[in-house]
Amino acid sequence: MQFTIGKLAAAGGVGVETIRYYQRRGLLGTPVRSGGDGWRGGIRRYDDNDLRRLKFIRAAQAAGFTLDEISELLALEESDDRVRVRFLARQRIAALDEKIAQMAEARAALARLADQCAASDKGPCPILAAFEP
Amino acid sequence: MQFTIGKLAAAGGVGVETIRYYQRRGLLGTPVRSGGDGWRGGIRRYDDNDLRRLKFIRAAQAAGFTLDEISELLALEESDDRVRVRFLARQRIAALDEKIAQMAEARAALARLADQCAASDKGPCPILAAFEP
DNA sequence: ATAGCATCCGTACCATGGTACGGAGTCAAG
DNA sequence: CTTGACTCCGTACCATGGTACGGATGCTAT
Repeated sequence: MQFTIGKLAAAGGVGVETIRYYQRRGLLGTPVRSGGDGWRGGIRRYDDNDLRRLKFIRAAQAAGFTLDEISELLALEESDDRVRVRFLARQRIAALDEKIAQMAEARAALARLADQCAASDKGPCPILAAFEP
Repeated sequence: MQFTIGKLAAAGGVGVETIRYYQRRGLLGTPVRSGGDGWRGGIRRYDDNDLRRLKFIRAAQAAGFTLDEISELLALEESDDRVRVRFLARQRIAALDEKIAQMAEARAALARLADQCAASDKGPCPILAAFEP
């Protein structure tokens, strides 16, 4: 499958400018161009591999990696540095576990709040108290 | 208990500038001042209530609320709009549930990656593949 | 072949959540 | 009463992750 920048953006659920931005950041390599007869580079042509890469970027982002870290991961893809890869992965898993626990706690606090707040129908809710240990 | 801005910051685990910033943002009200004999406001004096508030801000932030939303929550603390509070709480619980699920998924993907990466010892790890559905 | 949408580029701007600066005033301990 | 740490203020800057602009050109469907 072939994509122009617009199609790729749509397929990846991002904006066109985001693709250009990722290219500037080195997350997506400079793609094959077509058309620009000597003009200014010509039109970017992408394929499924680029889409794969783009989707990976979004997924990794959702996992809490920064764009810099994702850059590194992508670079590592072509290297043999398994140790580094494992280190990054485990580091992120730990961070993720912590964050998840934190969010679960927050969720409980919010549930408490909604609960106590539902009890009666007049007066303020104990918002600050809901988040207290 | 009484605090200067520095003590409050330390007690809340933030920087001094952060406190000033929160005040500018309206998250912390303008505190009682002492000392500045007509000068420029004088030195901020905080108490346990302010600390409570500060800790709430950090907790709410960990729950994924933006500072603007936290502003609203704090305003609501003094109001009677239980409906609005419940709405915000439930909305945030839903968002939190989704985010937690997402992170759990990401965690699984990373665990897979670390795993496969540990299995053999030659060649690159399937980094891109790790996040594939 | 021509309308009309997509793409090109650099540069500027945006929102969020802070962090730094630096000179002047304040406070507590010795 | 001096010294050194702390605080005051406005304003500027930072990092992250994009988003917007706008004039020129490319591509495509009628």
